[in-house]
Amino acid sequence: MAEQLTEKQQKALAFIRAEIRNHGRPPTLREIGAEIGVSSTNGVRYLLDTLERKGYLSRSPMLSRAIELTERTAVLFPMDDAREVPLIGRVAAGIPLLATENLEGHIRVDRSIASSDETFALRVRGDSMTDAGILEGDVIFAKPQDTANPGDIVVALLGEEATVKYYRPQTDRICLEPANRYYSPIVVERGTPGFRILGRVIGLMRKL
Amino acid sequence: MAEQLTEKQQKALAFIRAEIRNHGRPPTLREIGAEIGVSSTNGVRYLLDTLERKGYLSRSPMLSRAIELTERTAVLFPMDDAREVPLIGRVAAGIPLLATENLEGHIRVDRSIASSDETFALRVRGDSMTDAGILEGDVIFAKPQDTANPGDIVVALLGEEATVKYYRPQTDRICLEPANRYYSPIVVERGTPGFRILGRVIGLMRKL
DNA sequence: TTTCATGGCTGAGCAGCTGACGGAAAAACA
DNA sequence: TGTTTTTCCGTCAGCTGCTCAGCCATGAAA
Repeated sequence: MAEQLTEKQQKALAFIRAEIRNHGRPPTLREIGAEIGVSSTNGVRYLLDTLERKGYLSRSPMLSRAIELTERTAVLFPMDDAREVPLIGRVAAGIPLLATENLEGHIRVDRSIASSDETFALRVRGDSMTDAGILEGDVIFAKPQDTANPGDIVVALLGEEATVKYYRPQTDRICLEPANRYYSPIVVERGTPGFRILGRVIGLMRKL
Repeated sequence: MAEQLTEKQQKALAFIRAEIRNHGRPPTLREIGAEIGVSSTNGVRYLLDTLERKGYLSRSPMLSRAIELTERTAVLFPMDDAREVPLIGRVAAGIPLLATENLEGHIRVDRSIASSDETFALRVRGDSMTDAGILEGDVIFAKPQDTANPGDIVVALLGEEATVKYYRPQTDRICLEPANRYYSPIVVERGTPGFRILGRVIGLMRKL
């Protein structure tokens, strides 16, 4: 599609990128306005809305300097494309997934693998997914979401254990199916306390 | 000189750095506090003052998220712990493996995976190694070497085709064994022209 | 022992920064 | 001419850094 960018839009993108590079932080609306010659924050806001709609950046509402450039901008202005992903160790019940207590470390991977902002990593225990090419000791990357499509491989929390399985929802219960003929599916009633989908598996890394 | 940093100070620095890398913007005082367990913004402020005095970062007053990390921090947390690995496309005979003609692109991975300097990456074609958890489309990482230990998974060049198999050397010939009962081993006489071990597989990455 | 200073922190409140938005006007376009 | 796009101005609410007044533990000084 490659939508056209106006001169102001290009200037704004270039400025945002330069600020991130030079100061490690995106500019505010007023800083952008001063740079590109727009005196109203609403003018800048409108401009950024347009850029967001065209897919050149994404923003988080009600946060200062919450502008993130997207892949598309990276093509225009190439940047470092590695991402740092938290590696979850053991999952402790009642503690948020990404709390320090659960963190084993960080791992850097290409953005093409860890596409989402909040991607997390988990070391696989057990051999219940070997037929899907997921072996014990592998590190899987998951995108946080509390639901999934049938057939997705998901990370699910069962009590204090996180488990990786195929997601097979049924009308009143959920079937977590292993990829190993020696294991049986885990069937959980919907609404079972302590059961939760943590995320969908989007990638994998193995060290031999 | 390397002044001592308390645990909280290290956590704060690591968090700030991770936020800058992953979101392109430094965190606010309250975000830092929530992460490292300091409930008062003044506590965080005090902590940052100390870090600034020790030279690990610099700040601009009265601006949001105005934290910049200094060289010294870069030493503590090396920014370049990711490695850029060449992704080989098709292997053309007679051309060095890493020549531009063979290159499909670059991919960034953690040093823990791509341990060697010369690590290269290859996209897997075919399903001959599925029982070893290596599926079609996976990217494997290999360390260049022209020999290997029995049982290693290797990348071997057979004419113009690169193939991934178990390495089973025998007295006067070499057996390349697939991990899939529907395939037969490839047996090659030692010294066959056009046959060469390109490297040993040391890691793998999959995008789902 | 007591006293004092210091470092590290809490909690509350304030002021300035920052983004969101409505209304109007200018500019561009059909 | 009417319509859409873009900008300005002003205002507001929420985010964010800063200040002030303490608390507590540690350690040195009296």
